[in-house]
Amino acid sequence: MRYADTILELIHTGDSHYTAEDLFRQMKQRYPGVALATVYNNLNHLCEKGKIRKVTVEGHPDRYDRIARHDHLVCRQCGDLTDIYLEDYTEKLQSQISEPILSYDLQIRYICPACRKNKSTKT
Amino acid sequence: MRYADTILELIHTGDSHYTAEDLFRQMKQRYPGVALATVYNNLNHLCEKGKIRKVTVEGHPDRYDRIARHDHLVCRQCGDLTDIYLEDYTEKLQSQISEPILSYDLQIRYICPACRKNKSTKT
DNA sequence: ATTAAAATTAGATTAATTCTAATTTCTTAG
DNA sequence: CTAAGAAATTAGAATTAATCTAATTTTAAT
Repeated sequence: MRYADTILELIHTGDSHYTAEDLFRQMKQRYPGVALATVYNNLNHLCEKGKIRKVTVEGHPDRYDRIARHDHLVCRQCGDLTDIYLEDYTEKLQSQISEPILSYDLQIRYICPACRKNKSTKT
Repeated sequence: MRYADTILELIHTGDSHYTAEDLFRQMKQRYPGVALATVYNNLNHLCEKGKIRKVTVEGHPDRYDRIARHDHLVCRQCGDLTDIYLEDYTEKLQSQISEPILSYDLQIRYICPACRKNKSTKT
């Protein structure tokens, strides 16, 4: 996995929430020969190893995020993702659920400031 | 929207969480001429009107669900969805967020009983 | 230096969904 | 009732994201 570290670094240092395509574009600047499939391979690998996580939002390609616990504000208009740091509800949830919880994914829907201004629909 | 009511009914009376394909199959039994595109059209229409909601889980086709507030247990192995009725956190979340919240989507990852038994991966 | 294993590449393939254009059905005014 | 326009449906093409495949390259180990 020649590129895994660079990809990991991009996800951690960037303003995050990149798609595979985004990362591919960034990778090509440093490694012009790199293939999209390789980016996907590396991303899947990193996910499996628990080094990053995939964020799936309805109607949008998957984005990749650092693992540190946090939640997301998702714009209903444009799909934009913003990090939000809420308390960890794991315990509270676990106490209400008999099966053991692995983790949870909390997406809070809102209209982002940009879309609120535009009042039009970007995409 | 000749079929909207039937589709709505299927989503409400079934054991829920059907994909567009699932619903298409069910619809064809009653209306053999119906087209998949029509099912999608109706589903999108119903979503826009807020009569149903779409549930997106990583690596799986979208499923359609009734609107009544509830959360989901999602099996990490097989992607199976189970309803879970937790308290409504909207207020609690809103108090921590300056922007107005529209709604939220809480997916709790776990291993479903079936997968726990099998210890193998279905898909 | 040889071999095997792992990673990468390019391109084909798949799967889900949307789009398009033609057709059908529905609605309403006359 | 019937013509005209609007809305919904159909069939199939198109799109998009992601995976898969097979060949090639790189890496690591002996």
